[in-house]
Amino acid sequence: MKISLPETERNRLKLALNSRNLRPTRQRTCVYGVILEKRDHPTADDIHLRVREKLPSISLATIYNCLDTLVECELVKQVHLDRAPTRFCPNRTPHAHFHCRETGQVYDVSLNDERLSAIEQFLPDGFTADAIELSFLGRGPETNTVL
Amino acid sequence: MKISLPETERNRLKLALNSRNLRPTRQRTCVYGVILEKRDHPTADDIHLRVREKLPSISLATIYNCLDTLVECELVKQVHLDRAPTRFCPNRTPHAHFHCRETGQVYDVSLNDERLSAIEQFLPDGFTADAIELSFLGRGPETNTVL
DNA sequence: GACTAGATTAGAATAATTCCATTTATTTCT
DNA sequence: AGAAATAAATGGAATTATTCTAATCTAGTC
Repeated sequence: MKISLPETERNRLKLALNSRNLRPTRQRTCVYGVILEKRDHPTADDIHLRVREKLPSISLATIYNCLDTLVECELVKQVHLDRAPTRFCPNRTPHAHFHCRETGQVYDVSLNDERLSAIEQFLPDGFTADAIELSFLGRGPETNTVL
Repeated sequence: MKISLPETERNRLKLALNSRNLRPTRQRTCVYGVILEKRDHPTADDIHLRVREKLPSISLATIYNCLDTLVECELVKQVHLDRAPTRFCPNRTPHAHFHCRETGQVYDVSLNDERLSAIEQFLPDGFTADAIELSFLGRGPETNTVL
């Protein structure tokens, strides 16, 4: 069975896992592949459906396990919006999320170093952050209809 | 039965509700009071427990209803951290949240206008945000033990 | 090729949130 | 004030997300 995952990505995965003494199993590889394929913000359930086309017997518990591993390896990010199921995102570069009220679409908003360090400076002395989650709720460009 | 809620706050609630044609019911008042009393970041369940001391028969569904109303009225904010139950926060001033990995504590990080508009400028043209959620994950000042 | 720690599995369990049909409370109208 | 109309609360069931568990499997090692 083919689990399409380009060499570069496969290597990135392998390295990240190895450095943590974790194994590049079929399931992990496949979950990672599926997330990279379609660059949206799927839920664990969405991912389960997609992965099952390739590994029909994979369980949702494994999807959660794999995702947790990928998050630990910093290959995937979690996105928490509203009271909705967690979404996952393969964009490893620092970025924020924009959630459109109208369409439900989630967009990435890129954050360069300058922006990141600006945000970090909001923290009072004594606090050190190793993760920043920034999200916007509003209306995206698609909703700008002429009134 | 006494539902302690200072005049100012009671008025704020009344005004906010009236302007939306909603009613200041006992339940809404009490939920709001309880959230203001202890300025932490309780879950719906926490709030349910606290409110029940005053209105013993109130149901969790009503707690959710009241909270949704308060959020709509912008008297309360929702906080979404990890894959954890939504927390609610009575701090109406713009602020971010810091979540300590060690203690689980949630701290408010204040955001003045300058900071807010700096963040808003991250958005590309065509996007307009009416809500911003920013949260940090890391270690708070309490965890700075001598090594 | 056997060993061993680490992963996966299915399904059950738990927990958060929503839904629904009924009852209760509040406002409005007379 | 009382009746009708509307809004909100209620309890419990339903749904959904996530975690747990115990048994089975597998990758990497010797």
